[in-house]
Amino acid sequence: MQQTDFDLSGFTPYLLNQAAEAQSVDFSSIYKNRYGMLRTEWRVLFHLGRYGPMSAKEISTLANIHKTKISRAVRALGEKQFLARETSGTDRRVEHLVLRPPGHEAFDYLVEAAAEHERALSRKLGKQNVKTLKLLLKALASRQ
Amino acid sequence: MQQTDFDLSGFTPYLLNQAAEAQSVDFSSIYKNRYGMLRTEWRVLFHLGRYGPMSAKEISTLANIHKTKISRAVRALGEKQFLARETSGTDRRVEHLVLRPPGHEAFDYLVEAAAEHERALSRKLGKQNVKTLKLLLKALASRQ
DNA sequence: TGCTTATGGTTACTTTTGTAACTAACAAGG
DNA sequence: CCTTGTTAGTTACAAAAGTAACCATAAGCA
Repeated sequence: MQQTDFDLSGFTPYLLNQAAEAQSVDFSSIYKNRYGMLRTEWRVLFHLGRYGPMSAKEISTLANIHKTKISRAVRALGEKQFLARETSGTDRRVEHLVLRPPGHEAFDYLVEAAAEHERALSRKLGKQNVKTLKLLLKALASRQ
Repeated sequence: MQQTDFDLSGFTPYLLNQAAEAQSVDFSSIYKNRYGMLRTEWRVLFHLGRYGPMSAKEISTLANIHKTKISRAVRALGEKQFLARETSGTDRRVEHLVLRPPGHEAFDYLVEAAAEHERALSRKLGKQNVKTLKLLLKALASRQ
């Protein structure tokens, strides 16, 4: 690749961003419009729905999200009555986060929407291509 | 894909974000640390270096970036002495943005860094895989 | 010309994110 | 117990991004 020929539209970080943004518009509009949720809120909700009650710290570690972002997302989800916070009996610094019925409903709805999103993607690119794409993305995400 | 089996780590928007973020850390740290630039500033600088002088509106259209983001990036680049603004002779609303020597230097340095970034990526994934990846990302970015 | 509408660009305001400092609780060693 | 060091979580402040309203100029047209 010659310097003078370098084209931003073929630059991987740029392409990744464009693709991520385009995909995000599709999906994030769902949890934004329907539940007024932010991305971190969706991710926190997802972890609680998928893996059951856990602490903010556990989500932070599992999902690799900074604790301040988790803290804000948890508060927001609490205000929406999507989860309850129960102080741990063994360590009073820790709060166990538990989904409440509205949280479960939102989780179910969003997981189905996500699955549909994946099916649409498969129809668009083909099953094999999606598989390849995911493999490559995982390789990129794991920083060596 | 069954709902109860749905795994966020295999969800395409999530994977895209993780990959984009990981790649971004690699490259954005260069223009951030070396020049104190933001992503939009780098993109504006790139367009001026690659395609020559043009107006904010032209960059906005070409790069698909909102005009307020362009406006802020242009001001920042001006403060860094990376570009000059010349009011158009034919339309006094328009300013032609022209790179100044420090801007050219930064452009050259960053384009070379970007090229090296791409080479490293090729070594990591293999040339063919990078090609495939880009094709798929472009398909995703073009919203149908 | 005079009126309306559109365009390039900036500014003001709000929302979101990043960073660092902070509180409260625990843990380990003396 | 007391000191020192950690850890879970929150808060405060600063940086950044999104949105909408706002100038100034230009363009279209009666």
